[in-house]
Amino acid sequence: MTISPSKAPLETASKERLRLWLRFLKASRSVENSLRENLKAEFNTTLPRFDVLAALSRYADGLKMSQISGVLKVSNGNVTGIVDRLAEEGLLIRVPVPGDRRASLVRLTQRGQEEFARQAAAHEAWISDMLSGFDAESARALADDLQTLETSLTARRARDD
Amino acid sequence: MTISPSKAPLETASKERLRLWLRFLKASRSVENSLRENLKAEFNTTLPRFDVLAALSRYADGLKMSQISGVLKVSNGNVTGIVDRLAEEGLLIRVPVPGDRRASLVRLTQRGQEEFARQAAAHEAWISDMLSGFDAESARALADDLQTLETSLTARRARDD
DNA sequence: TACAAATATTTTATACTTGAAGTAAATGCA
DNA sequence: TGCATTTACTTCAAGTATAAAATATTTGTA
Repeated sequence: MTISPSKAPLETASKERLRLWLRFLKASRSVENSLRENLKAEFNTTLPRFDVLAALSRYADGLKMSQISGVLKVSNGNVTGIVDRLAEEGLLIRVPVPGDRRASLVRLTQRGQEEFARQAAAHEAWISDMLSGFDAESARALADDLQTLETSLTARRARDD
Repeated sequence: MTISPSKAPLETASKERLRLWLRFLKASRSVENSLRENLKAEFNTTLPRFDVLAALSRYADGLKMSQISGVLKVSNGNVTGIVDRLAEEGLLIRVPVPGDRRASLVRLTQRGQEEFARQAAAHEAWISDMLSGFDAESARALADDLQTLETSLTARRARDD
């Protein structure tokens, strides 16, 4: 006889992968829903807005609209509305790009930087709390597994183009 | 000297968990975007519609509206519109619940069952292809890790209620 | 039996999302 | 230079998402 797994027997690879994806989705939704609630309650904002601020916070020189949608992997038209609203509130500004009147750079304002700093600190604490079942080492290990997944996905994309 | 990790040194648990979440989100979005595209191209449908059919397919007796939103972890009002559209297309029906005129059971029609069977088969194949970087065993292992996450989240929820 | 509270769902307002169409500007090349 | 193509962005239509208010019905209990 061969070595058998601890609990249920392994299904086909296809079934195990499907199960993995369903678990994945469930966990992802749980965390996202929780973040959404917290952002609403503590900062009266939303996840998409937070994501845009987060992207901009990594680029002091600003990002063009298409770069924002590229980084966040959301559609172009989507970003317009979110940036519009954040601009109205004074958290960011659109700066004309010299030499290209089609484009503009989106940059955090001082207020935007300060507001995002507060949100980011809270965000990290929430995540750490939610993922408290993982110590530093196992978090790293799982993150590495997910890197494998990313690599697999990227390879597949390249193949299909 | 102590044993050091293969690549970068471990950050604080908080940072490692944040990194894990960001990887998680990225992978999740990649897979979701790919599924969305495929569902549109092959079946002219969307992920939310697929999810509703999938939930119903596991309950031959049907589910109440609130049970669907419970299973899918989406809001109540959301399900109304999706079910409306699927009903118009004849993929499901609302059946009155005898003895409770507020509620209705939503059930797949024959056509709905057949249509979902085709979609589910394709869906499993897409997932299996996307996650081909994992063999049955490592898929199972990662799924088990995610179970840990679920448990951690559930415990946290219980604590905060 | 009355009737307050709870339950099931829909409706509403607002925001997010995509893909496609539209507008304006920049680029490539005959 | 002239003009088709590409690029950057916005607008639009339809669908998805939430939370909160509204509606209808059932349940608990005095």
